[in-house]
Amino acid sequence: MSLYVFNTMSRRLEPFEPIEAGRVRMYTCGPTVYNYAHVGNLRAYMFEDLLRRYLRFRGFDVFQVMNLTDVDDKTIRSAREEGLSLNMFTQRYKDAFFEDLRILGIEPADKYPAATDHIPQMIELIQRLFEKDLAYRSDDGSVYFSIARFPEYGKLAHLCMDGLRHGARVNQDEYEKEHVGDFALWKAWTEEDGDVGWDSPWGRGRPGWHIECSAMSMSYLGESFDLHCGGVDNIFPHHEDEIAQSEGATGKPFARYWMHNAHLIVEGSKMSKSLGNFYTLRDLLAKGYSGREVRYLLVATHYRNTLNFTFHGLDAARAALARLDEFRQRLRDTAASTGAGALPDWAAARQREFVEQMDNDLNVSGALAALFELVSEGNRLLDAGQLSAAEAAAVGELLSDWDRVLGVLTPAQEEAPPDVLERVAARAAAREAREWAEADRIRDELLAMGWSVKDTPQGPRLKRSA
RNA sequence: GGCGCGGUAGCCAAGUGGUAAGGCACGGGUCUGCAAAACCUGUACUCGUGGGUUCGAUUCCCACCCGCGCCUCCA
Repeated sequence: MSLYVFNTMSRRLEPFEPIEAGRVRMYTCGPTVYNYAHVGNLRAYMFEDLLRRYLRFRGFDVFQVMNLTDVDDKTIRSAREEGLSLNMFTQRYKDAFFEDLRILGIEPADKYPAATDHIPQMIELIQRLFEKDLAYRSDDGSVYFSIARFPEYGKLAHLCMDGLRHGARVNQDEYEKEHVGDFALWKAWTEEDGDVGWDSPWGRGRPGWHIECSAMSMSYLGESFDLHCGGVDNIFPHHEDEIAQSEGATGKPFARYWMHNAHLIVEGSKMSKSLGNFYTLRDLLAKGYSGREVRYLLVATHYRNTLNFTFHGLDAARAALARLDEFRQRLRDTAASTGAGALPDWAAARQREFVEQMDNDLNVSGALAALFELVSEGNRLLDAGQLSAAEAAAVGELLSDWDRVLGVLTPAQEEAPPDVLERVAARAAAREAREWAEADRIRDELLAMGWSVKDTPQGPRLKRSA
C-alpha cells in the first residue's frame, strides 16, 4: 500500500510519488498579514500541517515553504489608515500568525519567505516572461501576463477563458489590459501606495500577488517540485496564474500535485462579519476553548469536505479528548516504568488500519475510528486486568507515534497549586474517616476552584475542569 | 450560463453492489460510600426524492428537489 492523494489537476486520486525518491518539496500558500487569521484560514494551515506530518510519518523527508504576503492592496491600505510603515504594520500580524500556529500545535514550515524580501527574484522572473513574450507593459507602467499566449491557461481550474463571464467582479476600468483575463505581474505605483514601492525596469511599483508565489517557490524548491497546497478558492485565479507564470517562464512542469482544502462554515452559515460568526483563534480562547480542542475539531473532518464549525462541535471535541486522555492515563498507570514489549495483535491490527485510512487521501475519520476502536479494546482489557505492563507501554508508544500525525493526543499538563493539593489531602482524610458529607463538600469546593477529583485505586486523581 | 462539491441516526461523520465504522449526546445496567471514569446494553428495518439496471443498490445509470463553492487578487 502506498499513499494516494487527490490531485486537483486530474481531479482524481493518484499514488503519491515525489520527483526525488524519499524527499518531498512542498509549497503552501500562507497568510496575507493584514489581520488576525480566522478559523477558516486556520483550517488551511491545519490541513497542510496534517499532510506534512503524515508525509513525515510515512518516512518522507519533507521540506516545506510557506509564504507571507506582506505587500498587497489590503496591507498597504490598512497600514496607511493606522499611520504605520508597511513593515511595522505587517510585523504585528506576522507575530500573531506564528503565535496562532504555536497554540494550535501546527509544526513550523522550514521557510517562511516574505514577499518584500524577494522583490529582485520577482523582477527577474517577470523579465524572463518578457523574453518569452508572455508579458506586456501597459500605458500606466504596469505589467501584465497575456493568457492568450499561454495555451494551457485554465488547465488547473478547468476553465475555458473564452466563456469568461463579463460580470460585476471584472474590473471594467482596466482598459489597459489586452484581455480581461490577463493579470498583473507588476503594478505601477499610484498615489494610494504612499511610500511603498520598488524600482524596476518598468518603473516604480510593486509586484502583483501571484508572482510572489512563483518566484519564492521556485527559488527555494526548484523550478519543478512535488506539492502545492492551499484553499479551494486559490485554484482560480491564484494557482492557475502561478502555473502560467512559472511554466511559461521555465517551460517545465511546475508542481506535480495540487491539493486544496474545502472551506468551512460556522454554525451552518457562511462566515461573515455581519453575521457575527467570524472567529479568530483568540476569540475562541476567550470563550474558554483550548488550542488543542480547536485543533481536534479542525483536524477531524476530511480536508476536502466543507467543515461545519460549531460550538457544539468544540464541546464534542472536548469530550472526545477527555476520553482519549483518560485512556492514556490508564495506560501510564498500568505500564508504570516498565519498558515497552511487543505490540499486542489487536493493537497491531488497529495500527494497520490507521495507516490504511490515512493512505487514502488522509481519511482522518477512518483513522480516528481506528484510534477509538483501540481505546475501547484497550479499556476492556484494562478492566479485565488482561493488559500487561509491557503491553500497556507498547500501546502507549503506539499512541505517541500516531500523535506525530494527529498532534492532539498529548494533554497540556497543569500542576495543581498548593491550596488545591491541600484540599485534596483534606478530602482524603475525611474519606479515610468515612465522613462522606465532608468529603463531598470538599469535592464541590475543589470543583468551584476549577478542579475535578475522582477516586481511583491509585488514589485521588485531579483534573482541570472546564 | 460554465465548472465543481455535498444531502447517511438528535448533532458530527466514515463506508461498500449483498444487506449501515467511529465520536458526541441520550435511556437502562455493572462498578463506586456517593460520584467520576471504564465496561455492558438500547437507540438509522434505513442512507434527499422518483424512476431504471441487477438475484440484490445507500453504493451504478437517469431525472428531479435542496444546500454550498468558484467563474480576476477571498483559506
